[in-house]
Amino acid sequence: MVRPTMEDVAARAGVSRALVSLVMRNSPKVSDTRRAAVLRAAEELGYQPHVMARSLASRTSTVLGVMVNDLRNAFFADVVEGLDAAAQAAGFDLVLNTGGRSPAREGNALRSLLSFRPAGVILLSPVVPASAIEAASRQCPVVLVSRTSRASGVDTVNDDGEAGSALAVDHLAGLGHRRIAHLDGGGAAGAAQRRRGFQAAMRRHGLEPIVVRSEHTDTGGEKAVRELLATYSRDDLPTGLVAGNDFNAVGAISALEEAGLRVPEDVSVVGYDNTSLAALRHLSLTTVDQPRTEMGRLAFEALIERVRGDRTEPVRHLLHPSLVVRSTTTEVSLTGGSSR
Amino acid sequence: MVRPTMEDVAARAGVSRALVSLVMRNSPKVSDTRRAAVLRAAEELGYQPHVMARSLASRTSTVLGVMVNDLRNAFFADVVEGLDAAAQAAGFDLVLNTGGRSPAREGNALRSLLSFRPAGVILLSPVVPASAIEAASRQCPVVLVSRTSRASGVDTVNDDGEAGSALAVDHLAGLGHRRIAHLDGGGAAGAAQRRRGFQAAMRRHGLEPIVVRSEHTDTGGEKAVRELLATYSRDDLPTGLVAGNDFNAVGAISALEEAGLRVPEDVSVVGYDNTSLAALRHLSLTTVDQPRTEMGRLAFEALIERVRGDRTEPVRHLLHPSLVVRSTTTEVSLTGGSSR
DNA sequence: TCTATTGATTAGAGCGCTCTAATCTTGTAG
DNA sequence: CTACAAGATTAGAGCGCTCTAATCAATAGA
Repeated sequence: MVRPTMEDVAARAGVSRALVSLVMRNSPKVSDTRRAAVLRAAEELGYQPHVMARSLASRTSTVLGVMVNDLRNAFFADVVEGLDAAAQAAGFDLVLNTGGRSPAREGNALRSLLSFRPAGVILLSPVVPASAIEAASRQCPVVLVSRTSRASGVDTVNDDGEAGSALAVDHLAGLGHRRIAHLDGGGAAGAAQRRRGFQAAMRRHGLEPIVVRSEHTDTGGEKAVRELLATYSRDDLPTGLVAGNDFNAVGAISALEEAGLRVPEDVSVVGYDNTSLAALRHLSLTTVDQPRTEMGRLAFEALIERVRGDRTEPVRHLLHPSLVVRSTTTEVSLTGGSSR
Repeated sequence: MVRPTMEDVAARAGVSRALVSLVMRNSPKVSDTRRAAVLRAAEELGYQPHVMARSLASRTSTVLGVMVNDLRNAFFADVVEGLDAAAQAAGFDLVLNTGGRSPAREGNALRSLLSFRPAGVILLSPVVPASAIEAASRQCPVVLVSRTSRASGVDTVNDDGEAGSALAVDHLAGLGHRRIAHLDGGGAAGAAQRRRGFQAAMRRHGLEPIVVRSEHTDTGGEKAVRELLATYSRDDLPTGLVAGNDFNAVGAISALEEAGLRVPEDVSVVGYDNTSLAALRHLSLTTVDQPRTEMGRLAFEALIERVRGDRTEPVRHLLHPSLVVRSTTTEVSLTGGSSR
């Protein structure tokens, strides 16, 4: 378990430790002969530079701290994948943490990341107070994903939830729907934006926005639809539904079918997030897709720009979602009492 | 961005660096007066020990290298969550990597992890050659999740895929099913075990195992069912299906319903993995659940035992799955031509 | 009063590397 | 043949910490 050091390589190659160091950082100012000798010695010993020692000596870090709100959430997993790909390509390593969705635990997790003296820190939808984020940004560049900030040392990468809802509304309105309801995600991350986007888009189309309070779960979707069914007569029932997310949409569809309504013939449903669920042929859910991997990449790039000192102004990425049209939306039917 | 060092704290508290070091590691041999003074100084300066410097000086590491085959896979995300929880509780940090499902990239990722001189390395379903794993195990303890190994320096944590399939078969057989088919996952990780377990369990029940080649996707499930429908007459059609995984099961259900068969009245279907999909009320899929978070915890424990030197013998954890009975399985119907 | 003894504190070397400045080689021009 | 640049190599300090061994202070025992 004891690994060779630079000194060992130097001895075996018959050169100084400093020369080995130069070779390892592939400096151009090393003769080909020596370089080959050092490389051979390193190979034979199975030598690999010690990242931590290197980091300490050079006063630079190749570590990026990443705190994830919840890895189980496919959204974050995708962002981390994007992050990882970009980081690996640039020679950075990720130290990853979970905050357990509690501010206290996130505080510990963040502290833990900072104790690595990372080149920067990326927080995915953190729930820690803004003050903690600002404090962190005084130690190293910070990038927030799925959370906003006004701090000048903090960059942000968000998906445009308002635009996403608008996309859904535009799609349904374009199909002739006039009565469209939104199943609101309540306090879930991003839900407020989606609601605002829905309302604005509806007004833009000259339509009255209907908002039903729900949550980002399938049972929430069921309940919300039952509420709609109880509130509206069959003829007045919304013909289009913009769900808070895909799970919510699935629940809504269940409740609709249970009530004898067909999707999309009677009611069109749009989800949000484009999870693996939505792609299932069984469901084939029309949904809003955010460029998740891209968000990870952008978060990395923003960080690197700060690390390299290329930029000191904060950057606020707002990524445009796109609509994935599948089989749960269709033109409003004339028999369904659409235009009255 | 320049952070205080131990020296700064020592100066401010009017003590030596060594004393600060003792306080930071909360050694008992420090007087209460000094301890308080040091702690106050540290607090005021916002001092936090530098993990890398500490690691270098103490010749110990609190870093665990984790290589994930694919974070998008909820299975691995869950394992990592379990790992993270255990690691955080014990004061370890995770350096996380993705291998991109390619041996070459995994090799790089692994090398990258090892360059941290981690306390140990945990590989989730790696595809690198066994030789690479053994080489790694010569540098630090290695734990494999969802992959086996014969190397003595390597511990493994696996779910018992054979037992899982057996659970599904037992369940269906107990409900009176005699004709049961397995939709095989082909070359997917763990698929071979699930198939073997299915076959063995069927024979144990005195039943003839039917295996249809498929894959772990919903379209795969659809195709497999269509194949079954083409092969068997309505009366001879299997009444029970053990799918390769949940996605596969969903596809199978789609195809069955498309063919006018009801689930579970005409055909019972069991999934595998207990993904969020299966829990959806809309689907309510009976499925096999592995203790994923637990697997992460066990992987951590195995590693720590080696790190502490408590154990040198390899350990092979084989975790027992459990069956989650929901609504896609029921007693075989008499009208369906079950017993002829 | 002097010496153990115990507990608290500190000096200083060293972890494995990088980096600056100094030194050693060449090759070339005068 | 000397001088000097330019390139190649190395010595040595230092990154922020830990750890051993030494020092210091205070108390107790003789």
